[in-house]
Amino acid sequence: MDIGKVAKASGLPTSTLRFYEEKGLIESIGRNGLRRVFSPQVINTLALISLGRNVGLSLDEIGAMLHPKGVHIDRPLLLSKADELDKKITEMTAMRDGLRHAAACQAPSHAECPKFLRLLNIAGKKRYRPKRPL
Amino acid sequence: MDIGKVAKASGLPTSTLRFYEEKGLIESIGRNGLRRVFSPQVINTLALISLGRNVGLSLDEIGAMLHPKGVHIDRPLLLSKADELDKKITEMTAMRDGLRHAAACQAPSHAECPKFLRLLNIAGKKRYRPKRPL
DNA sequence: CTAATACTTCAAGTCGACTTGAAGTCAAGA
DNA sequence: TCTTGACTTCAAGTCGACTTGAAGTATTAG
Repeated sequence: MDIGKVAKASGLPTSTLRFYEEKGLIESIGRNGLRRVFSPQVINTLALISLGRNVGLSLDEIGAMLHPKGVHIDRPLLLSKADELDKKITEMTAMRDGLRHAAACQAPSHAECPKFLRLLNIAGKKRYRPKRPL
Repeated sequence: MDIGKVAKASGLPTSTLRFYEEKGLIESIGRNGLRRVFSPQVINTLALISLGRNVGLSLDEIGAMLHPKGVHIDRPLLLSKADELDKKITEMTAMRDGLRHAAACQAPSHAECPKFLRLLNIAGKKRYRPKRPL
């Protein structure tokens, strides 16, 4: 496939595809004259990259997962990323519930609605105590 | 509280706090000479902002939730953000499971492991059919 | 064969989210 | 009172992730 087909199939602009290739995230399998030739397989990789971006991974992080350094996959890295995602999922769930509450809530400002703050686990974490002059 | 206290309490550098103030995400309640004075309440707002950033919202989006335009909270906006989060949560969950599988999997490349791709819902979405010359 | 169109490279530009640096002010503790 | 360290402003710099533009080339439809 040439780059235009890949662009259509993936929904990404050709500029992005060249950029990803330059970054080493994808590879072309050769050239037809000047033109890059890609394997259809690249579509999967691109879907994977988009998904990764969408869940908040950087291109470098995605790159590290795509082609591990050395012979073996860096399993601890994958597992720690999975754990990070777990944390984010928890936060997102809280945020989602908070937003749904806020949409139904009468408080003037979300940052002042105790239920909202409690949903987000923000309320009363640390109290500020002004230093009283002796 | 002065900006240094807020920085300590929130874990954010003072430069970020000034930046957020300039963007209208937080407010100081006055000045002591030149120095900004913040209400302890700002800590909640900052926690909210950090949470929002962490789940992938832009500062502008967070700002829109923090102080709705007009008199009323933009409930449809909140609900649509909540829906977006739901989608991301689904993707993240898939990605997390995918990563955990990949860490245990023997395939040479994740992008070639059918189970991984299936977990991420990537596999076989569209097949590329090279145009055969007539 | 020819012309259009899709590709090529490379440098520079953009955008969001901050950070850094220079130069100056000021509140507070010794 | 004096000094010092925490603050101030404002402009410019940085970083990741792309996008845009200019200038050129080559595949392919007609």
